[in-house]
Amino acid sequence: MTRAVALIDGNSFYCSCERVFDPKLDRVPVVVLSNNDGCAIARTSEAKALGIKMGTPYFQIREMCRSQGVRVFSSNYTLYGDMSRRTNEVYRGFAPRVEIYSIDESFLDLSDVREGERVELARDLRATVRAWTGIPTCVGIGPTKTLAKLANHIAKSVPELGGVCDLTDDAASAYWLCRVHVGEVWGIGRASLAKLEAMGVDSVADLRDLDPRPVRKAMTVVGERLIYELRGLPCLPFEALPATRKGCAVTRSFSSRITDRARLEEAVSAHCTRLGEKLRREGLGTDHVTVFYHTSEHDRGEPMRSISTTVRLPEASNDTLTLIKAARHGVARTWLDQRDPPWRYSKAGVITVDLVPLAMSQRALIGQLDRERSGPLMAAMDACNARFGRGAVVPARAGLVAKRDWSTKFEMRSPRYTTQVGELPVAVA
DNA sequence: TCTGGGGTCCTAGGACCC
DNA sequence: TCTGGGGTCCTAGGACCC
Repeated sequence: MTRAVALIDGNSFYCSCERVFDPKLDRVPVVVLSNNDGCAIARTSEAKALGIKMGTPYFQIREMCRSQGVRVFSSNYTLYGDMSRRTNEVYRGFAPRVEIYSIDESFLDLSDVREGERVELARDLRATVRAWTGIPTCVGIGPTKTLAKLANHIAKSVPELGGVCDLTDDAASAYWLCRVHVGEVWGIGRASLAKLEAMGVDSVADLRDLDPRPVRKAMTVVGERLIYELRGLPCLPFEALPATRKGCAVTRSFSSRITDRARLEEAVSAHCTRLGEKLRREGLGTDHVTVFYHTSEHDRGEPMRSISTTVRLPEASNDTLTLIKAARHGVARTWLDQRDPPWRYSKAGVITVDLVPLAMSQRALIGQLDRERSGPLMAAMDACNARFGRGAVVPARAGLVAKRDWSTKFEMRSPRYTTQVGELPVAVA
């Protein structure tokens, strides 16, 4: 039995999530914005047709959106995350192993499905996901992940295929790889594309047929693997079990510039609060916190100032109060008294790497008392926030996040239809 | 004039992804 | 006025060790 893997993803996923709960959005251009309503990160086909590109700053297209009737939304990650969970539940009914690759993409192991039945299964899967969650999808099938990704791209861009493309079929593979540009291959970015074009590569087939050795020289082992994957030799394993994360970061741009230390400390403390939540949810801890803050590269005429400092903790922890204390120390020891005109900081964040399962890192005795207090306190805080919504209980130093003038903008966010009782959609019968 | 060799660990930076 | 956030992997080069 040959290996076969499918990649299924939601079409314009964030936009589709908005459409599920508002039928008036059907056939209308829809755009979803990044944090702070900064730039466009999801567009329906109607919005793409208007020339709205991925990553376009919103202020550049605001007028056009208004005049063209584009419906614009702030990101609603609570909603999108829940819809993602629902689609994956459907996938699990169709394949013995599912690898969740991103919020809107999953690999399915179809190795046990007979060759002639894969496309039919994929069509059934699409129809079921659509019926049960409302999300439209496309499916690409291939002998390797790279070919499945490519098949998915083809399924999306060639409407006649009905949303499914199967590259485990040799004839289909031979046909399509000559007709797709190499820049569409998963893992080929700007830098690699320039190198490949210099080598005379144009189509995916050109890359597939290249001698792997010089490619390894130019593009490291990553480029070499790509060639084998395109030839149908799997180099990227199927990973049904989610790997434990290696790092964790919480970073945000401010909705307006910050010039005073108290505000910065407040923001950094709020980020630490979130960081602690993420670490505790996964039972991980860290023995250091890196704090950074910087001015904006878009503020022309102002000199750029960028600060980053790492504060060690006496032992690994995921206690919010410990993280806040460390991060504030990081600010304190790097803060420069304001000059005239003042530095206008645009973004700050807290970062940790080398996360450890907390049970493993507990060195006996030292800090034991603090830990005994911190565990129940953090657990109580997490429980309150789970019940009453994030931010219901926060350390005083993190400030009342939602009320701060620097906090993230979400001026056009839709209701969290599926996760907040108070925001359920209302049906009038 | 000649100036070991190999291994590990760490970090910074590049590249890419969604 | 207004330009996202959060990850992963790989390599080169330095420090250090025997």
